Amino acid sequence: MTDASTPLIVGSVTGRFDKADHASRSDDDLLAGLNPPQLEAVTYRGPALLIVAGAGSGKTSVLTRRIASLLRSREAWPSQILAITFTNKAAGEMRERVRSLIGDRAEGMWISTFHSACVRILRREAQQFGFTKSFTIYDSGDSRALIKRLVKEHEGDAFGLTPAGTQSRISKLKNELADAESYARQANMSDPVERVFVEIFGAYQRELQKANAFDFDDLIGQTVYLFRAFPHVADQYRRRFRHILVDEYQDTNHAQYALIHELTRPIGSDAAPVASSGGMMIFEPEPVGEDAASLTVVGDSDQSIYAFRGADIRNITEFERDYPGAKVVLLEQNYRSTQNILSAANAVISNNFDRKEKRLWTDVGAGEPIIGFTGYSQHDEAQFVADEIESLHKTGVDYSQMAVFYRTNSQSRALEEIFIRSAVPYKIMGGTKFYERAEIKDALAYLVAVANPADEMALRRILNRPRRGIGDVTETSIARYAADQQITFRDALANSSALGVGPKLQAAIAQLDAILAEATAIMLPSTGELAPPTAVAEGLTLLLNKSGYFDALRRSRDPQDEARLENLDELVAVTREFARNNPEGTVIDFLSEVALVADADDLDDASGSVSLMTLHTAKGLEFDAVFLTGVEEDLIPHRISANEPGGPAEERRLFYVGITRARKRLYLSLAMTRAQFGEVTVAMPSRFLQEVPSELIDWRQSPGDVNSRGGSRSRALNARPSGGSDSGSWGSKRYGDDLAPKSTAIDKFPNRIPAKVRDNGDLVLASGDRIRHDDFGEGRVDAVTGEGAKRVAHVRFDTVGAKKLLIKIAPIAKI
DNA sequence: TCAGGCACCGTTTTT
DNA sequence: CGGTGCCTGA
Repeated sequence: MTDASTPLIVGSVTGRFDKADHASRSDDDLLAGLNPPQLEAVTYRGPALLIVAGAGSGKTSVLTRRIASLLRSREAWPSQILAITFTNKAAGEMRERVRSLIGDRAEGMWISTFHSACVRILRREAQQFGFTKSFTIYDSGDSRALIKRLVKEHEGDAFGLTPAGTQSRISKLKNELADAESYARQANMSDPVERVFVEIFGAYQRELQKANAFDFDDLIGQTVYLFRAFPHVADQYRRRFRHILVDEYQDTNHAQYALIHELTRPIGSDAAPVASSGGMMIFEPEPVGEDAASLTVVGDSDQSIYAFRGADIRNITEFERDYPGAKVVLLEQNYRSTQNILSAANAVISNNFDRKEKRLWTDVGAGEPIIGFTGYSQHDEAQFVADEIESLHKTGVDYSQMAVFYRTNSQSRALEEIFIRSAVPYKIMGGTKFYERAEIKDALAYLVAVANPADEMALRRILNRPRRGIGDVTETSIARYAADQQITFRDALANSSALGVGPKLQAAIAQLDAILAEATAIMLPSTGELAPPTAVAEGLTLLLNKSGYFDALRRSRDPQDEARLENLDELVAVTREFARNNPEGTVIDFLSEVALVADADDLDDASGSVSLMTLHTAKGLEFDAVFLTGVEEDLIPHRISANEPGGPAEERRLFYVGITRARKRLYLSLAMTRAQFGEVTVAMPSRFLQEVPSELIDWRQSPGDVNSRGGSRSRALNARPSGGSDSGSWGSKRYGDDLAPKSTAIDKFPNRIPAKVRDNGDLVLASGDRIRHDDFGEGRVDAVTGEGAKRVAHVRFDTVGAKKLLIKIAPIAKI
């Protein structure tokens, strides 16, 4: 569909781009099948381009074709392209798709996450500012452990500072590019809590530096610092990357924004007035000079779901201000979902005010209705999901084309139990992570101890793993000796006889020192020779064998230790795999890779099974059938979000992301009761349910059925109030910042869900009992199932037939 | 030093 | 409920 009237080339800025015209001719296959806005997004050439890409609008396709077209027309060498994605998986996919478009010419591009790209830059430049190229990366677990120690040392708990709270505050500040000093300058330092916090923040940063380590936030922040402090270094990268493309731009935080900003400055523009006021870096919007790299960003502010982690939606909403003259292309046609699904999505998201109007549409037709289901308990809900999956499977839908989403990881358990029982093959994405398991962290700590001897945390971790009899006391004497002698903790181990500990301990320490040295010889041979590709695998095996780690697990009679051994075997397998893929990869490269992978990366293994994941993990994926479970108040929107500014709106976007993952079928389900930490609580339908136009939902069992108020009109659950204005009122009715009192939303259910739930206490029913129901009249109990608050009576009513009732809350009485 | 028992606690999302 | 941290006794 080549539209001759659509200008292929818009506003080329320099002579360099003139080849694009020639390019467009040879690019027919790249442009085939694109709609006009997509075409423009691929072919526009200019300093800055914002592609507002609604869900399912083909943005990955557009992005990859844009890259391919730049390369094929020789407007850019692969090495001049920097494409940033949010996850490793997305990066891999993009690389693959570009390769399939233009083949090996794709070699040499940087397609990676922010974090990986920064690691690559920092490895090269670290020695410029007090780190070495063998720095290690602290994941959030590592940094939490360090912060925990520091909070304790500074007695932060006496000031109400918790490790978790301190960690998240530090992280937020780093995302704003603040450091301890700049924060201290604008904080209220007469507040003792603030003083202690600043102390801990500062100490944390010194410890990281001492350990030659960066945490996740530092990877970005320190790269920005590097570029600002060393303009000539920044210029090298500005000269190199001529085309910068950023995916999921709505999820960038301030530090990431600043990084992109630094890279897209004109070369040699080191004047860079960096005003720091209260930790916030202020930029004057400056015209992008001719020499600046061209920037393409893709995003959808309706899918911004990481504000809690510092993502700043303004980065995308104010793109045109930041990059004056930027071209904006809007992709609204959806190629993924049916119209029913899109209508639901549009209706829900239109309740967020202060957003740019955008309406997804498709030409594939209405499709199936959305199916709703309300279970008595989360098990009941899970059973429905399992049954439905089975019947879809029978009609030919592959398991791998179905997914179940939930808001919190803990919800996966109930689903899992039922799936196992129902023999539904499933795979949980995310969840407990391989690289966060204790034995894996131990093994990696051994590698870190070799790769980065400055990293004291890693050494302390393995000091007594397996048990060597080295406890707190001994650990402290090693640390003290190191401090006295002004040597590192690692070097102190080599002097075990001087530590003033008993002979047994001396031997244990000397033994540890020896195997670390031996592993170092294998993995990091000194005299310039290259370590063989297998070095990491060999070194790791040696460490685990000679340290006695394997033996300890084998000897153990804890049944879990068998699984731990298997996990370690798998880790060794990972090192082999790494060696195959990176023949020249060092142990340091291996550790970087491992630190930066998320578990979403095993997505490929999901073939043949249903995918279970959180709504956050679901972003960017799509499935034929999607089950969105736990659509309840306090879950989505999550109760914690209620007090956060913009929280409810973000929850709505999360719900929207979930809906828009579905291609053909969407199920919305909830439970009337939900057990959390051992207690059964009564759940209420989410306000978002009511935002979905009622005619789109086909309720198999509505909330009304289950709590038996107005159950006879179940389909009418979210029918509009009679007499009220019709469809027009949906999009325009807005509650302040979504903070409308919960009851308002609930009251709008015509057959209202009681805000105060009736409680029948310990009403005991047995089969054969006669009962009277407020709405259904009299009936006879056939059976009672379930336990405690979840007991369900199966009742045959004289007039309305069989119903299942939750005994605890149904409006019933024994006759 | 360390295993085991017990109390308590917090409960979201993750590169 | 499950994990963590603290305390005890050996």
